[in-house]
Amino acid sequence: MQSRSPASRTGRPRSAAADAAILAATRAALVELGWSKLTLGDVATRAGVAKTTLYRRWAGKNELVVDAVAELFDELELPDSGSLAADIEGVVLQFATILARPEARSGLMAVVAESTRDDALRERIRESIVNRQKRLVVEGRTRAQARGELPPETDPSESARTVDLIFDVIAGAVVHRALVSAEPVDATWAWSLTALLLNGLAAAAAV
Amino acid sequence: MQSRSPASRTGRPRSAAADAAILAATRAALVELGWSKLTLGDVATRAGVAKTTLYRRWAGKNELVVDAVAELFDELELPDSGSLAADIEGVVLQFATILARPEARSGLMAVVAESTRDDALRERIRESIVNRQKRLVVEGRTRAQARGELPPETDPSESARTVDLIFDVIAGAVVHRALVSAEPVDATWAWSLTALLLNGLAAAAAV
Amino acid sequence: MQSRSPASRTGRPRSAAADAAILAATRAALVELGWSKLTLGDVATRAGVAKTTLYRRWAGKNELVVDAVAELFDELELPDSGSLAADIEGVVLQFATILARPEARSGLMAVVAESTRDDALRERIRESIVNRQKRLVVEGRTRAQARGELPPETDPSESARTVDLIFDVIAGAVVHRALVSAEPVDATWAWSLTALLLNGLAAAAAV
Amino acid sequence: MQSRSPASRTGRPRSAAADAAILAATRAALVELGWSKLTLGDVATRAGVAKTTLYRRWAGKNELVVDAVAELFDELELPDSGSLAADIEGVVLQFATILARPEARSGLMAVVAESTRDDALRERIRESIVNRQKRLVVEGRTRAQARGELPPETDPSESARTVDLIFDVIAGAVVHRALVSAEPVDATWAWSLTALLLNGLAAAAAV
DNA sequence: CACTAATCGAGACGGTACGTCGAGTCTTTCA
DNA sequence: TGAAAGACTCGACGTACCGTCTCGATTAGTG
Repeated sequence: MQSRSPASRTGRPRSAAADAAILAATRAALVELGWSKLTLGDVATRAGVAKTTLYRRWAGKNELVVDAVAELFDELELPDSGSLAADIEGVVLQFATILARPEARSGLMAVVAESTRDDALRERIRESIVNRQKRLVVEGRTRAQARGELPPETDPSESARTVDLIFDVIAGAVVHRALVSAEPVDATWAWSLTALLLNGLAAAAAV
Repeated sequence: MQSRSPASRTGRPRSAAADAAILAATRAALVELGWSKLTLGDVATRAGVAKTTLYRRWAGKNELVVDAVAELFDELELPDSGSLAADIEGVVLQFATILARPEARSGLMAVVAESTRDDALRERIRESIVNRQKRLVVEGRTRAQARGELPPETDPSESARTVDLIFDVIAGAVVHRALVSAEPVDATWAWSLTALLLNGLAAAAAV
Repeated sequence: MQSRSPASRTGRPRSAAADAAILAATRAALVELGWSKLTLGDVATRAGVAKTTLYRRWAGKNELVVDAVAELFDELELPDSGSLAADIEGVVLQFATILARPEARSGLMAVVAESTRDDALRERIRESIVNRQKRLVVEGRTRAQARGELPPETDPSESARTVDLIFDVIAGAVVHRALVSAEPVDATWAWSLTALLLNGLAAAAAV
Repeated sequence: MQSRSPASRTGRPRSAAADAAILAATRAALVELGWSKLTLGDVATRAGVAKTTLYRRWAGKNELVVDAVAELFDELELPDSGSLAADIEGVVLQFATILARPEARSGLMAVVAESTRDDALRERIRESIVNRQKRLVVEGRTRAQARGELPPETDPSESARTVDLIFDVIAGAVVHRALVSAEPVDATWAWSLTALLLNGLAAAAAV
């Protein structure tokens, strides 16, 4: 989020409502216009706020959109459907549902694109989005271990590498399927991906 | 590429050199400036060409960059290293090498981002990039079948679905690892991904 | 008019029809668009001629329009209505009629405006328009002298100065009235101007 | 001048200095480049102002130049030299002096030329230039009447017609002489014109 | 009759300016 | 002193014409 000067006791305090209004307006504008046609002046107008106010709180378009988009992915939840396979399948479909929303598609890819040249932005994305959602993989594995579907981990660094791999494969495959290949992420495809993953992991564990 | 009125016998013909100069200038500008700061006026200047010439041939920034980026991926080749595992690993590392180049990173993600709101652009990407590189997966499987590493396919539609799945998983995972997670795509990681894939496929085939 | 390289005996001769078509198209375009929105490309299209053909014959917009406008004023004629007063009045009204046509208004003023910075153009206007119409004043005086309304001239240089003065006053006043003051040049006004002139000349002659 | 939304209390007020700088820059550019090569971008640069600021205040080239040129003619003054003849001669020579300046020649004729197709512009010229300078004729007659050189007027509408006629004749003749005939407006010529006018008026009054 | 050289149409070329738009900053007045 | 309003500078946009150029295809005269 944005920071503010620490010790400003005096003066008119910043409107708390403004922040929410601006982020909501940003998402609404993303839906209607997409990233490239979204203008900060327009966001300010929609939010009933002066452009100055907006610039006082965010450094620019990228930062604003990261914040507006990040919380979209917070609604992802591990369904706990009783089996690891069903858990994965559920998350995949949830993720696809979110990516079906135009503000999520446009916003996510736009900030990722910008981050290819802006390290600070990339770090912001890692914090706000990537690492935040990695919890799903960790939690899924924990549950599967509790159910006895997966063996308990032994090597912690090997374990972290596996989490990263799984996350990149799931998130990458879903995004690529949905946005680049432009094919539907439906139950059939989700099941295929799940099967591939589980079989791959099981075989690896068997080694 | 851009198309032109089909049978225009008369008039001064378009300069063939201009096309190449423009695409090269586009890639150079992408390296230096990145997508968002790249201007068509600047590209025209670098190419030693008038802005009008550029607009006569491409509809806009997106179309131009797709064409400029697409051929970057044409240098991908299946190494034929004797085993399916080595083939996959080789392609993954080649892909990562290309994505390490700034013009490829910025350009690819930028056009994908724009394509989330522009169906024509998405189709152009599918034609120029996605489907063109899917050949690698098909060829890899053919070779593996020839070697006996994979069984011959029986159901052709099932076969096409598998190609798509593999492609989305490999391309998606590499892109996500490189650009979103921002972790290195090195030999270790490539081997892990390859192992996951091969084990998954083998187990699926065993069913 | 335009000139051509003197000794070109061989080769395809220039189309005579093209010249007329171009001048007519120029006048038509002046009516519809006015000077500033008239483009040579459009004139060429209207004339069914390539831009190259047009540029081969005229140096630019100004030269073309001078030629196109000049002949509009050739239809001015001294009515010979039996008295000097009626002659003047007739010419004034004829002049006003021509100036009521949009191509004459726009074209004449546009080239005059351009000529304020282009001596060659000013000279061309003098030759093609101003001096050509000065004949009307000379002829009117000759007739009036024949009728005994004006005394025969004695000093030829004084005589030339008077012709110039009369011409500037008549042409200037009519143009100013019609185009700058934007008031109608009707019979009443024409009579007032004529009276002013004749009285002024008579009193001067009486000295 | 340009107008603005009437009661806008809030917001940053328009810079008063910018107006003057823009008009001065316009006149300077007219001197150097003339009407047709004058570009609004260049004017903005000279004035140290952004192009948008210029467009916010004037609708286009024509409107801007009318305003810039109009005040050039405000320096015209009736000399009050003791006789009507000397007054007229003085004004004629003053007018010629102004028309000798390139920005006045180019600017005046250019806007008049444009006004032949643009009624709003013509009206603007009438207000800003024509009617404003007609005061000179009115004042000259008033003084002459006070001196007894001219009889007091009886019919007011007849009187207005005479003012218009005199104005068209003087202004038209001077402009025509200076810009179309391209002959010098010197004392000799000024005296001839004055004599013609005064004799004509005197004879008319004698009727 | 073929040759030849300048013409013709068409339209792409390198330029220049257009008028608009958005970014981000600055300067007011109001609360 | 924060917030709204809106003018400010800056720079890119995509378009329109400019005047030039390169084409292939016509035309006369000339040889």
